[in-house]
Amino acid sequence: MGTATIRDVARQAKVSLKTVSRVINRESSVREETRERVLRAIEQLDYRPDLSARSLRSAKAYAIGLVYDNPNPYYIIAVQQGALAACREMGFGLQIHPCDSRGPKLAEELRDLVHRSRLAGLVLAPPMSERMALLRELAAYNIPLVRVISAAEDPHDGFPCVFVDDRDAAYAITAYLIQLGHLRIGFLWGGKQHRSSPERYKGYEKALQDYGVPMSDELVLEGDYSFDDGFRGARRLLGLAEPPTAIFGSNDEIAAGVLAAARAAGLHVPYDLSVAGFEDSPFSRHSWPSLTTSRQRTEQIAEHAARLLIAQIHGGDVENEGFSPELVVRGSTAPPRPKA
Amino acid sequence: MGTATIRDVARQAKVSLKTVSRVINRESSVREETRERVLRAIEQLDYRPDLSARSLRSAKAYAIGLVYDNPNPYYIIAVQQGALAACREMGFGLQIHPCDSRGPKLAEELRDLVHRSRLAGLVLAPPMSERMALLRELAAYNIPLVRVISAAEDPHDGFPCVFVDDRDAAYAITAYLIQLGHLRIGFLWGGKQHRSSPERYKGYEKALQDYGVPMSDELVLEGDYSFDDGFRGARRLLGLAEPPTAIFGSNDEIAAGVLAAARAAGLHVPYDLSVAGFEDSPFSRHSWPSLTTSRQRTEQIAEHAARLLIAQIHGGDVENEGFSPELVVRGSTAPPRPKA
DNA sequence: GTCATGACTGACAACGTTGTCAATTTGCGA
DNA sequence: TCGCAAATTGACAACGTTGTCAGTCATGAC
Repeated sequence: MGTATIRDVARQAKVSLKTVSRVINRESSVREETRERVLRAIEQLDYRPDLSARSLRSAKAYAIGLVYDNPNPYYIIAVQQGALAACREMGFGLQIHPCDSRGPKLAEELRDLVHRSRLAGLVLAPPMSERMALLRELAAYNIPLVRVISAAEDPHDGFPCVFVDDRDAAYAITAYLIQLGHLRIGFLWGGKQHRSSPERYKGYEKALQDYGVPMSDELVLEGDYSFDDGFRGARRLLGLAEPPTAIFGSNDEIAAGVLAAARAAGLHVPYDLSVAGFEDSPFSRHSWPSLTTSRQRTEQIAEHAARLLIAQIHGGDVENEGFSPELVVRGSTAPPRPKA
Repeated sequence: MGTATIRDVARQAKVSLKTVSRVINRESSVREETRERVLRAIEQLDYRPDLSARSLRSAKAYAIGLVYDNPNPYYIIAVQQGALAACREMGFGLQIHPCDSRGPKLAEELRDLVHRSRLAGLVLAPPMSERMALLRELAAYNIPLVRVISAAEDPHDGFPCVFVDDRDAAYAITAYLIQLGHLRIGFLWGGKQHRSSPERYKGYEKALQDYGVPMSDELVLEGDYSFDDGFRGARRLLGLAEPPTAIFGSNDEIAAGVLAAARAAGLHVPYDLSVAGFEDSPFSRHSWPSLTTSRQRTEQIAEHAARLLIAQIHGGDVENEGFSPELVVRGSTAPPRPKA
């Protein structure tokens, strides 16, 4: 039993190897009757083409790589699911490759990966997707790639991408807080090495300007997309002489840290303090109160990126595409308590 | 440029293809001097063996599959990281395969996966790892596998495994709650289709018996390892005429739901209600208060499973091995408030 | 009836590697 | 120095697939 090969199919269908190959690859110029006979034989023998042999022989490869360095499991799982969906549909395999974005020889590492595993190309998640030097090196190695990046618009920098308008989304969240009546809104930065981080800050800044809300340096703190940074940052903000009435964390984990700090300080969210996150991870639904946040559609974005990559490999014309996050209002935000 | 092949190396080192192959595969009987010459050539040309060609030619494969159906991102990411660590060390690739554990043709699906991608074997996470029918089918297909399962001891059922003593760990948590002074301890089940679930219940039950704490059916509710089940279950338990003073959720997500329900009911954790989880996911550290739980060492378990699988493929003798979780005490548990 | 045309099919080589087996070299005792 | 086993090396086929190119077969125009 074991595993039928194309040879067995050919024998069973009484045709040549090549004809079977043609049927499998949907090439034209196979008579309908022959095609059916071959398909029947494939069915009977439960034949599946061997991906190794296939990619060895044809220049083409039948798997792509997914490269990331991101400590957020919710984000990664969503990206994997999306990429896998696209791969399954197109008959591709997916090779995951978590890595260190600061590794000195990342380009070589990725080239070896592509070469050894015969990958057709790479999907790069942030922050790898934002390091131009890396992108140029990979391009020099002729490795097809598609990036997921944070940008308000198509960057037109020659590298295909799926871009997410973090700035606009952060603007929406900030504007929403302002409309609730908040005038002192704290902002906790995400990681410096992620482009999404300054983008989100810019959205925050612009909303304050547009609505004429005074900016204040003491309300803005750096961090690194982590729970602990959210906790520490919130503690500092809440210790100010004039503390904020709302805090906008650059992602849900930071916001979770803010929630914890607020509780530790005996504050009641949302009445004493409004908290907003960013990402719509399951965490934002499961925290108490649940988090007002920005829905990213990570899974669709990743699926689209993988699809784009495969299309590019097939030689199709590739159009960059943008996704707009969407404001999700939950229980962690409310109008500020009127001053006693 | 592109990619050097073994042929280029052979030419450069002035030896035959086969000799290069021998050096790469660390076979004996290559003269030291020759070996060095070949290694130098490999270095100069930056040669990497092509995994497709390699696994096509040799019966052996150079990648393993990781099969799971688990909605918990923290768990999955930890499993992936562990398996990847083992794979990288042994020069293997890792193919991830999320799937539907209730799919009717799972065995065929996995066989196709193994065949098409030329996998050397599979690591099965729960609940797939616990379905004997599936295991037997895969064995009939001659697919090497290693399971991660919940069991107090080596099951000796013929399938290699890494087993985790959930029962003992649940016993430890329950005993700890009893020692704090709790006499009415609620228990929220995990998913029926996971073996870990009854195991955890048995640990809970045994501790109550050993300490002579009366059992009460109304304190035990079914669920499915989800936040929502924790929330609903806790609401029901707290609505009892004589509510529990502590609730043990079968995993951290359930416990998070309990925390939310307690807060919604105006209860102060841990003083009005103690809550314990299971798993030590990052969530248990980030919730407020942080969760008393049981540390699973998921990453090491997965790494060990992958290592076991690779050893098995290499024909080594394989010993099943057990891991004992460890009690982690955090802020969500305290002695019950004395009755007024 | 012949011939050109186009649709369809098949023989064979090749992808980059390892297994088999035979050839060559080396080392060592006599 | 010779002979023989052991160590080392190489030639060649094979893994399962697809690309190239040549061959066969109907079809329709003359």
